[in-house]
Amino acid sequence: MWVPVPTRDRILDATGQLFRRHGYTGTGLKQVVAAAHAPFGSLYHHFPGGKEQLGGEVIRASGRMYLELFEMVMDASPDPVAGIEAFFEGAAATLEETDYADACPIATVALEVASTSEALREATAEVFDSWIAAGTRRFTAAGLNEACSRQLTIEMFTGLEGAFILSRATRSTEAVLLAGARAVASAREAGAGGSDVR
Amino acid sequence: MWVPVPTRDRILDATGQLFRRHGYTGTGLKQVVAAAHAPFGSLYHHFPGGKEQLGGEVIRASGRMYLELFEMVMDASPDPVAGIEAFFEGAAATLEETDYADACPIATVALEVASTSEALREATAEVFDSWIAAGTRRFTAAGLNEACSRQLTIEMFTGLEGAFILSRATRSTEAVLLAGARAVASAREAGAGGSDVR
DNA sequence: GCTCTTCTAGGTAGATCGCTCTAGCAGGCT
DNA sequence: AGCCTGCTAGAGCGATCTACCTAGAAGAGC
Repeated sequence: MWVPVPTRDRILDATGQLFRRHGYTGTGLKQVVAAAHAPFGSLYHHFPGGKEQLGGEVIRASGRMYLELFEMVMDASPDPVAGIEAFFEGAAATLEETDYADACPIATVALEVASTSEALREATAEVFDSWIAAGTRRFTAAGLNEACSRQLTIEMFTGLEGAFILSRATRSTEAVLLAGARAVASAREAGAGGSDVR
Repeated sequence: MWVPVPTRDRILDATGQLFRRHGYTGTGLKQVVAAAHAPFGSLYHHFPGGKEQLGGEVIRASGRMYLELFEMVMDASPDPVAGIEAFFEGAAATLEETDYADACPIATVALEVASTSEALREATAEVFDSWIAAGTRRFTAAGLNEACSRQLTIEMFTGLEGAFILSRATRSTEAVLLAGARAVASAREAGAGGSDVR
């Protein structure tokens, strides 16, 4: 049986998928409506601002979904260090399963629009800020001070994003796993881990 | 007085500049010949393989140039740790000077082509491998063992690449500076630094 | 039943895409 | 000179891009 997903949501989902693989400029609106099984007119009905509005909403929606994934993995782990470990391992597994296609949902777009569209650049900045805020919250809750938590979070996400680039290019999870080990070691050193010394 | 730079080199340079800011799909060939002050016919004379051949050569040329920059900075520093510090500081300075446009010369393209063009993906992989090999060489020369050197190098470049994404999106050098501090600390800890303890 | 709003449906415009084509120019060779 | 090669020069091809347009279907409220 078929559940009727609203056209607007189908467009958002399809665009998100296409953005990961082909980026912003590489994704055509024809391609979007084809993937979403939606008529072309509906696109401009739901997103009168055109491609830029669609892009902005997709960036924020994808960012929110990835944030929820992060929170879920962290919630399911006994302590922040174990959570980070699981998060990186999950990322590596996803990379392999999707033939190195699904990594960060907004990284490609973020680099593309950073110097071409101020509105979209702001959307990506907001997403990254929300991730950093969420990570910082986790570490402060584990007893670290604000500055240290923020620093640790930024190091973690920069490591992850950079590792995604190298891993997708070289088709190897080595970089992601190393970045994960690095983040785990830094977090444990800072005192965010369980009391056991490995 | 005008120095006659060969058309082929002008095209390569102009394409490299455009790739940094607009990415692969975002850069049109008309735009390239306009920026290079070259006629359209010359482009297909020098690059009969079209956009993909041009892209491949630009990726490799840009990667080689960035590698040379890395070697230069490292050569100018008393030890690898100081070199890393200078490299990250230089990257942060360049970001600010270019209004957060010039970061990694191939990162945007690497993410764009990772799942769309096998030939170009291989070119980006070769570039990253060359950087990793160069960094590994530096650390082994400083006395570290092979595995440790490679790990340190990958952590450094993943940190740099990821920090570039966050920094360009948020228009702040915070991520790059943090990633630099992280790389410096890791290298010093591993024993690649000068003998002084900061 | 009737109207009004919301959404679907797709045709069409105008610009731009990557690419191919032919013509012409400059300089070294025999 | 005559020829040949390497390169410049740009018009123009079919395809695709984003964006806009009008027409009709679906459903709520009166």
